[in-house]
Amino acid sequence: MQIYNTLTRRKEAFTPIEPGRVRMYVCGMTVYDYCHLGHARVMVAFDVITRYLRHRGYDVTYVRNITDIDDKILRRAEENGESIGALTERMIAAMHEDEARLGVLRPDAEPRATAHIDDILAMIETLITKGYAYAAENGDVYYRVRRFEGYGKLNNRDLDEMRSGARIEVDEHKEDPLDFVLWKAAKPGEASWPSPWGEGRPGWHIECSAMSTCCLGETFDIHGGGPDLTFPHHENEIAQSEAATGKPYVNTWMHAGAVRVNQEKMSKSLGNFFTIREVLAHHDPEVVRYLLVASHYRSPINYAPESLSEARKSLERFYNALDGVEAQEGEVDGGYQARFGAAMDDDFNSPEAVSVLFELARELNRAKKEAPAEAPALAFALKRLASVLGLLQQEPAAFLKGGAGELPLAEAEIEARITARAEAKRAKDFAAADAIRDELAALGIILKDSREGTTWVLDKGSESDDG
RNA sequence: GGCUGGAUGGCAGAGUGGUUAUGCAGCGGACUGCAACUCCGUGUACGCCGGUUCGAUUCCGACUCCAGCCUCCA
Repeated sequence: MQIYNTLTRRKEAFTPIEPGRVRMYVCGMTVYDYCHLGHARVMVAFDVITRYLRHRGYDVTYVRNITDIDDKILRRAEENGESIGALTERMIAAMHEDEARLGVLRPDAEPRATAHIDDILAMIETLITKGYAYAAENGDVYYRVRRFEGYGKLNNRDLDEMRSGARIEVDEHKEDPLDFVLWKAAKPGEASWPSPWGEGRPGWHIECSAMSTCCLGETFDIHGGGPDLTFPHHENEIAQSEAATGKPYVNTWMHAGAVRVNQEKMSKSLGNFFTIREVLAHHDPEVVRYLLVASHYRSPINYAPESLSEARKSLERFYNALDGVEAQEGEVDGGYQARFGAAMDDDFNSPEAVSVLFELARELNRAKKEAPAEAPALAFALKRLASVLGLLQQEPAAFLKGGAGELPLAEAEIEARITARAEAKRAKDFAAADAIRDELAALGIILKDSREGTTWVLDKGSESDDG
């Protein structure tokens, strides 16, 4: 298996430290607001990665942290007039709800920064003892960036060039403008924890070093995150952890691609983001998940409402194939599983894996007509491989009928029209039959005739609301 | 300015030194009372300029453009 490593900027053969076991840490959310599509991308990407690694037989320990203390949280809680705890609990619950709807399995552990203050303090003390950090007289503790030899290795960055090029805020307490804060002195009234350097709170980067080490050990296999974390966050984590332990921090660094809107990165600061819940108010969660999985995790995706209706149509193809077949394990030729595995083995190439699924769906459609005996096994294989991507686990009819609620017509009423139409057809009154069909079609209800009778689906493919 | 990626058919999106990606849309045919679903067939796509090569979309170099990071952001 090969994985693209941001650290070396190429695909490398993946060998876990401990055979058969994968330890993975992913930077999670700062919980001061609802998750947006960018967060969804990271959640889904590492969910697929975890599922595939497990499918491949690895025992995976997946840790994703929660940042529940930082400046933005402080500010937002104050704006809302609620406590920090109330705000973060609310947002954590919302995040869990969002990811569950997207079919994202929960990580094995979700450590919170505020629950690891002791580990954080211990690591800062180690860094001070080893000369990699210093306490300033204002109560802040800073990391001495120039002291760490490998600084910049993840981003291929040269310290002196950064210095000349960067817009650096003046901070007279720092020895060097590049130094970053490990511990931040609290202003009066701010949430804080006691420390040898006075009341304060952890800097952003140190929590990940402390929690990953504490959950996964000093060196672990995979560290992931969003595309905007490579610098400075992950660079600083490396500096902190490797200075503190004297050991390599992480073997493989993985970063997801950005979600864009109009070719610009979707981000909080640009304000051009769609929250997950906004989008899910108008679209089946699986459609959103499909959109994310149908492109490679490292490629940028441009989010546009039209891409959702396209994703919906692609899924309809799968569910149409699965519809009316009782999946049952059995022999399947064609090497689908091998090709699916080969695609995923190559840096988790899910789009290629999806293309194998489409070929399997075509085979299934063919079998339904020409070799019905083979259909159950094909359907089973399709569902099983799709489950590795977290797709196609719904009842076909449920998906095709558009999910619960929001039907333009009561189900019983639809059935009554279908019966009326069948009678008209039997009487060869095709004009009347077609009138019923057209009437339903105008409501977005599409009829499908087959030898077994008539079924219906909801036409959502042409929907173009921008939720 | 420095550092990373990227540029593929109407759209989305993989991939490969010579041979079909895949999906959506289109076109022709089959099925159907007509449709929907489905099946079969169908499209001289690889930013630009050089180089290497028997042969490059695929490798190398220049160029153009796009995006990201260099400040909080997944």
